[in-house]
Amino acid sequence: MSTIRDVAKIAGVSVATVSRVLNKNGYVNKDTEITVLRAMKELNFEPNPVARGLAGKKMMTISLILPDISNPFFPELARAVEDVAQKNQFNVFLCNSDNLENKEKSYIEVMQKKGIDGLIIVSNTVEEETIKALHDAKIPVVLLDRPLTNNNCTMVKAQNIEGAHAAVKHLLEIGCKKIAHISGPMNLNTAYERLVGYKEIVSQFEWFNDSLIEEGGFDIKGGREAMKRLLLTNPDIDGIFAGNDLMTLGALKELLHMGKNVPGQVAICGFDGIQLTEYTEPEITTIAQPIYEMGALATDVLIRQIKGELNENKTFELPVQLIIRNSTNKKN
Amino acid sequence: MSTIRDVAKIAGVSVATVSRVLNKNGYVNKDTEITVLRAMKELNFEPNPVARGLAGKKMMTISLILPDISNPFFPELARAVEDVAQKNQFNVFLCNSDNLENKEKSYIEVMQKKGIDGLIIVSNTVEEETIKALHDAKIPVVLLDRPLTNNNCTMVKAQNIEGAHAAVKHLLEIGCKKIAHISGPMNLNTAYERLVGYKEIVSQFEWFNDSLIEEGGFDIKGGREAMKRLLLTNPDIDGIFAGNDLMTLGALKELLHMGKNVPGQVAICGFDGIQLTEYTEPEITTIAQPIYEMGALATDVLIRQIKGELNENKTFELPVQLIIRNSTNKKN
DNA sequence: TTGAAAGCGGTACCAA
DNA sequence: TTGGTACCGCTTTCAA
Repeated sequence: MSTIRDVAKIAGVSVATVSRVLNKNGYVNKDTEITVLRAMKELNFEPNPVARGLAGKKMMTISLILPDISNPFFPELARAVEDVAQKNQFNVFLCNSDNLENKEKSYIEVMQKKGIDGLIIVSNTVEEETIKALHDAKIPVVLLDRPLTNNNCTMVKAQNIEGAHAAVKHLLEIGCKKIAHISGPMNLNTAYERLVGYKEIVSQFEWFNDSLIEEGGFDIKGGREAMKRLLLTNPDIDGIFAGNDLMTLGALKELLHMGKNVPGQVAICGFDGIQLTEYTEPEITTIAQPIYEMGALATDVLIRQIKGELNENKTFELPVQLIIRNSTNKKN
Repeated sequence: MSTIRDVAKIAGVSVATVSRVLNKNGYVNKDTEITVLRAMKELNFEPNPVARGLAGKKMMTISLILPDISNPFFPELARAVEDVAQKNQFNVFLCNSDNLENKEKSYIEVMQKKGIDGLIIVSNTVEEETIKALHDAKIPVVLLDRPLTNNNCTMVKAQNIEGAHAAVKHLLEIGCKKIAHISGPMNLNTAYERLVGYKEIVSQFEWFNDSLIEEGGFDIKGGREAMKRLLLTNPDIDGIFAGNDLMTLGALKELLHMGKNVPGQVAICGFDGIQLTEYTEPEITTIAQPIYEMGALATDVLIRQIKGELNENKTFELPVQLIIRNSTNKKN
C-alpha cells in the first residue's frame, strides 16, 4: 500500500497537488496532472478510505438496518441495496434490528461513529429526533418499505392500498362470496394500509362484518392461527386475503390440514411476492411488490443525496402487481 | 461527539493518559484513572473508531463475502454472523460475490483498505495467495461452508459425506429399490462430497449405474431439469437423493407435474435444511445442516483470532441431522 | 506515573 | 498553479 506522500515524492510535487488531482478540485496544470497520474499508476496508489474518512470525507459506506435478514422478504431487498451500492463504489453494513427500538438506536449511533455516509432503514419505530440527529450530521436517510407519517425524509414504499384493492377484487371476480382478511400487526403501516384497502372494498357488501378480520403477526405461525380462528367463527368463508405471503403460507397449511380444497372451497391471495409462493402446492396468488426495485431505488436515491445531487425529501410509491396462480384458480 | 482532548482537558491530564485508561494499558495511577473515567462519563465520550483505525487499531469490523444473500441458504448464515459479531461489538459488511472470482477479489481488496479486522468467506475460488495476502496483513480469515483443500486456514463446514450416507440409508430403509442422485456442480466441494457419500453406499448394489447421477446446478430450475432427465433414462426410480434443498424443490415440482405420487411412487430427500422444505406439499425430508451454528461458530472463531486468543488453523466439521418428513413417508 | 510529540494517510486553507 | 502545514482523533514511543 503506497501513500499519497510516496506519489508526491515520485512525481516530484507536493502532497497538496497530488490530493488535488486525486479529487479533481483546485487548479492543476495539465502536465503536472499527467505526471501525478503516472506516478499513481506506477505505485498502484489508491487513497485510504479510513484516512479520508478521518479527514472529513466520505467513507463510501452506507448501512442497512432491517428487522431480520432471515425473514424471506428481506434478502432480495438487501441484495438490491448491495448491488446498487457496489455499483457506486459503496459498501454496506448489515444490521438486524428485530424491530427493537433500542437495537435500532444503538446501531444508528455506532454506525454514525463509524462514519457511514447514509442510512437505509426498514423500521416502524425510528423516532423523529433520531432522524433529525442524522440529518443534522448531514447523513441522508431513506425509509424503506415502512413509511413513518411524522417523519419528513425520503421514503420508498409500495402501493399497499391499491394492492389490497386488486387482491380483493380478484377474489370477488373469481366468485368468492365471503372474503376474510388476515392482517398484519396494526403498528405496522404496511399492515394497516392493506387492511384499509381490504375494508374499502368489502364494506359495501352486506356479508361483511368485523369478525372477518383476524390479526396474524406477519409470520407463518400467526397466519396459521388466524386461519384457525377464522374457520371457527366463519366456517363459510370462501376467500382469504392475507396481509403478507408468510401468513398466507400458514393459512394455506391450516386450510389443507382442515381438509379444505384450495382453491375449490377456499381461494387465497397473499401479498409481497416472495419466491416461496411459487413453491407451494397449490402455488399462491399474490400481490407482488417490486422488492428488488424498491431496494435499488432506495439506494439510488440515497447515494444521490450523499453526493448532494438530490435534496428534497420525496416519497416514492411503487406499483404492485397481481400475480394469479392456482390458489385462486377456480376454473369456472 | 466529544474527543479524547476534551476528556483530557476536563480531567486535567494529558491525552496520552486518557488513551492509556481507555485501552487499559500502560501505567496509570488509580486516582487519575478514576478522574479520567469520570470525565469520560461526564462527556459521554466514546472513542472514534475511524481515528482508531487510522492509528493502527482494530476497527471492530468484519466482512462477510457470500455468493448471494437472496439464495435461501445464506440469510440464516448471515444472520448468525451478524448476531455473534454484534454481541462482540463488531459490525459486518455484506458482500455478494455471485461466485465470481474477480468480484470476490475486488471486494477483498476494498475491504482490506477499509480496515476490516477479519473476513468470513463462502467461496470455491479464493486463491491460496489471496488468503496469504490477508494473512500477511494480519487479517484472519475463516472459510465457511466450502472448504478449500489447498488452503491452510480455519474452516467451518458440515459433515457432508455422513449426511449423504444418512440420506441414502434412509431411502433404503423405507424400501427404495433404485435411488438416483441429483448432484450439485462438481466444482463445489460440498456437492462433490455429497456425491461421494451417495456413491459409497449405492455402489454395492447391482442396480447402481452412472445414469442414476445427474447434475442439477444447485438451483430449483437445475433440479427440475435433472429430474426430467432422470425420469427419461430411469423411469423406474423410486428414490431420489438431491444434493441440496433447492434442487429437491425443483425435482419435486417435476415429479408432481409428471403425475408421480410422492412419496408413494418416488420418495425424495434433500440436503441443507432450509425453511422452504417445510412449506411444500408434501413437506420435504432433508439432511439439515446446523446453518445458524455454522455461521455463529465461524464468527466466534474469527473474533477469537482477531483478538489474538486463537492461532492455530482448525477445521470444524459440524454434524448434520436427518429430518424425516412426508416426502419419504411411505407408511408401509 | 505522566506528558510531549510524532505519526497514521489524507484534506484544505493560506501563502507564495 | 503550487507548496507548506495545520488538522481530523487516537496511539505509542520516548523523556521526564
